[in-house]
Amino acid sequence: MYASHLVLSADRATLPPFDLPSEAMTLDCLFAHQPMDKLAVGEALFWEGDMVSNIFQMAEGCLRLYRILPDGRRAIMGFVFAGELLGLSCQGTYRYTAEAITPVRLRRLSRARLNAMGEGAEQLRALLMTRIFEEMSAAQQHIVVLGQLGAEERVAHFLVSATCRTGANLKRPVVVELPMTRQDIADYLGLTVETVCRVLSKFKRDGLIAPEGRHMLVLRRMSSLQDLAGEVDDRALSERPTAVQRPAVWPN
Amino acid sequence: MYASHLVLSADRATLPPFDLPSEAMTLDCLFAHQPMDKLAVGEALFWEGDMVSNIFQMAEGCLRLYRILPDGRRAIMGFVFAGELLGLSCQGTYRYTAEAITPVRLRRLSRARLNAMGEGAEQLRALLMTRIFEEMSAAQQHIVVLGQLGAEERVAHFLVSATCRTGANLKRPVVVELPMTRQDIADYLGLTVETVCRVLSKFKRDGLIAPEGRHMLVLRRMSSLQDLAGEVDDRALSERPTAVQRPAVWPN
DNA sequence: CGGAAAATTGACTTACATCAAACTCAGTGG
DNA sequence: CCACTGAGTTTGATGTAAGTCAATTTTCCG
Repeated sequence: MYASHLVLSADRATLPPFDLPSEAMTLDCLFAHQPMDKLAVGEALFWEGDMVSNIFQMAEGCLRLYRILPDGRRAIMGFVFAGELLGLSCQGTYRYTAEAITPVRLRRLSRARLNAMGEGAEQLRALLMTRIFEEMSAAQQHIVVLGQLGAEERVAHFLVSATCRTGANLKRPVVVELPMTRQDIADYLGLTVETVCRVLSKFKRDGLIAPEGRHMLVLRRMSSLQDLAGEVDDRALSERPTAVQRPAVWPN
Repeated sequence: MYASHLVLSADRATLPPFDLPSEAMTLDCLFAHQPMDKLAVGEALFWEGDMVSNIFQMAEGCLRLYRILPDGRRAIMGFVFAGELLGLSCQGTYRYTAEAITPVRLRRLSRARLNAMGEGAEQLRALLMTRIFEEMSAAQQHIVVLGQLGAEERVAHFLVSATCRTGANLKRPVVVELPMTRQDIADYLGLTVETVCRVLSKFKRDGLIAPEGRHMLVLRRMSSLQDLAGEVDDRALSERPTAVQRPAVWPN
């Protein structure tokens, strides 16, 4: 069960050899005995304005995080994939609604409980802080994408970063699953559906990607996409080695 | 010296009566005996990629935080004004360069020292976490602004939020100081200088603002600007009550 | 005062949005 | 099994907000 884990740890020569295993254990143990909740497609985990009282670990599925503006526009602030945490970097009330894109299974841990555990556990605290800083870093990256990049660059960036996060990036050819709709992608990238489609069509014509049904596509020329995207936050590549976490979450 | 402090504390009936005074003390005491550094205009406090080893409290002046993209575009991720903290939500290396827009005076506290102090001090820790969550919240707000708002809405949002942060918002008419250049504003809002100028000119024509030299302007119709801006994050209005902090930082 | 950087304004271009019309496809029910 | 349905997607024609290029004007500062 931990074979791939050990192999990966050995690969990552840059990390202190003892940290990764113990930290991964810590975080998983935290959630291991928590109740497993399920969400149907379209169901909300919480709404913008709800009091923050839990943090969540996604076991399976995909969530969208969004805010509706007074005039009805929808801003998607992010997506949450299997293996990731949610609700860490909020205090008071949630600043977005979290809604299931696919059927979701996740574990819930009350903040009160987390704080109680954190009191003495410096190591756990450090681990959670790291996650918070990663979220911050991702938000800042998103700011650069929205503020500075053109439509093609944005879509390319989205594809590359989604690929990295879902951890399917070791296979050739690289396949990425995009459970969200084109509208979701558009609202995430500050574009319209039509523009997202046109860009994807162009990428297809240019041989950068090959669609495999609506929600799956093959990245034929990852490097070209990366060039377009500009430097995807390197942290995204090193963070959350899913091969380490996933087996612990789904030991099936 | 603490007269305004006490008055304001009494005003804020929503907060637990004992927290604010003691927390304000805590944060100020933290920096009170730290060395005071100075930066000349254009001088960098740190560069993107530098190791994170300090956090800073701005005593006076204004910083811009930016990243340069491979092709030379500059993305300004934010500004730091007097009374605010910097470097809290980073780990490892800074993800942006911090550069003085005006002459700056600030206090520096090493992370090592901070961590040492934080070990037992739950209250201090909570205070810092709140600042981190506020930064996160501001980043998310910025994401919405860049992804969803048009040029006029962006500029309006910028003016309102700058006004709230610099705390000049109690006076009528409302005066706001904008020490940064138009180019800075443009790079922050994902627009061009020309567009920023045009929007400001339009606001002037429409009587929403009245320029008072390059770096100062009067907001004649705050409410119209707020309508344009959409809901400015309410947190921004309640955060960092400068009247509370400033007297402690500059007791002159 | 003189010179340079910043700001403003105008003319023109363009990337993306909007509007509109097919097309695809997963689900449903006969 | 297949036709029907409706949401999601794709493509095309056209509009427009913002970018680009270029020429002044203003402001700052030695």
